[in-house]
Amino acid sequence: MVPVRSDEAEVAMDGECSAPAATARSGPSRSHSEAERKRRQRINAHLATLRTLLPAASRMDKAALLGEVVRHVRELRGEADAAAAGAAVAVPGEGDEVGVEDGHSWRGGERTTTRRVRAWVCCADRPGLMSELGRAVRSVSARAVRAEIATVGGRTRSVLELDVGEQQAAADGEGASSRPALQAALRAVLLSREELLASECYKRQRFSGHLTRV
Amino acid sequence: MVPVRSDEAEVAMDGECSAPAATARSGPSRSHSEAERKRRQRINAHLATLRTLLPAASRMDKAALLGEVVRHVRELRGEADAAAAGAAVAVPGEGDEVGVEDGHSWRGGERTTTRRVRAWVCCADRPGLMSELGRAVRSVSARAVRAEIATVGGRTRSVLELDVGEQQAAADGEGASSRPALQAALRAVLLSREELLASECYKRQRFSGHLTRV
DNA sequence: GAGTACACGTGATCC
DNA sequence: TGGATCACGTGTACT
Repeated sequence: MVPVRSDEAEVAMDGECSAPAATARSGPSRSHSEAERKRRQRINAHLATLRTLLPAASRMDKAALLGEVVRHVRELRGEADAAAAGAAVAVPGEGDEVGVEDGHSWRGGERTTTRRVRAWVCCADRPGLMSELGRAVRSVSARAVRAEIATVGGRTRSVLELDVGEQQAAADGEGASSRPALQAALRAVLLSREELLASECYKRQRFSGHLTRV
Repeated sequence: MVPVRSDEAEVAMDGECSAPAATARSGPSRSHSEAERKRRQRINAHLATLRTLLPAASRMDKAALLGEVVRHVRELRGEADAAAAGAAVAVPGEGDEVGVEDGHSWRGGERTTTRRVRAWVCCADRPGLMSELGRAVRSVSARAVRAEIATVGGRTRSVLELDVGEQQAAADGEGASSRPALQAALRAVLLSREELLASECYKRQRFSGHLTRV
């Protein structure tokens, strides 16, 4: 199956020695083999480059590699877009809440293994909240790819972009996933001392400006 | 064993030359054409998908498309790394500061047009800061691709990932750029009312936890 | 042998 | 006419 990448950059000395079988048949202009070979090796060079760029794409057949590339481009592009969207709604709201949402399964179907999960927590700001969130994330063995935190008027909203493991993403189809566990962990963080320091100092004006187009 | 490529000695047996013995009719198992065709159309499907994904990649030949894909993957991958690094240092510090830093030119050379600029502002939190930052960014006609804001203990740190225009990125080589203008604009935001509301309420404990690994 | 995967040469087609 | 790009079928190698 896997071609183990043995042949590459073989320009080959094209000698005149052997009669090319076609004899006087000069029809297929004898250098379009070469032109085509050159073209192929340009394409394959780029393919090889992509192989080095993608983390786990070595030892994949050509089509799968391209599939992985598509996935990555969508994912990274999605991150950028999601970041913009996330920044737009990152303003902390009045009520406490936690949420977990599967990575957007790309409408064009084709790959639905979404390792990315977006989670958010909105609550009163307090010392130690960061560490608690970090612990919660680690408790479900996820990795924080990005964290966006907005704290204003004593209310804070954290939007976490998480990367659950490969096996976790593959284990469940579409629904389920480790969402409940994650949500529970985050809710625990929120409830741990919800009322404790709703101190007077944190009761401040909140400003109207959205974060859109910052 | 040895892959013995480029042995063009036997291109001979092709076409109608020899009368095909009766059995030869399905020599190359007739479904192999079909299998290969299927493979090709898998690859090309992914290629087409990439074409739709990339902004200006339509009407490009296959090799050039892949080149563009390589470029984009490098670019986006760099963004992701920068995002992680940014999150790690996003904790607001004691002193006010502004900074601007060119997008990292990817070590693997090949493309050095860096439209991406990273800017950060660290100062006391205050209402309206967001809007002022937004105005500053727009004043140098840049676009905020992502914004990460951490506010703790009344101190806030905003890290902005900016996209200066194409022409601006191309206009200057490596240094210069529109950095001074951007830096000046941000500094103006910082100085506008630096002392105004260092109100008693914002003098709170700061917690030690870094954002790393959140 | 069945299956898959690759490089190759070639005919078609469009500047 | 020639250069460039594509899809196709086929030979070959590895599992």
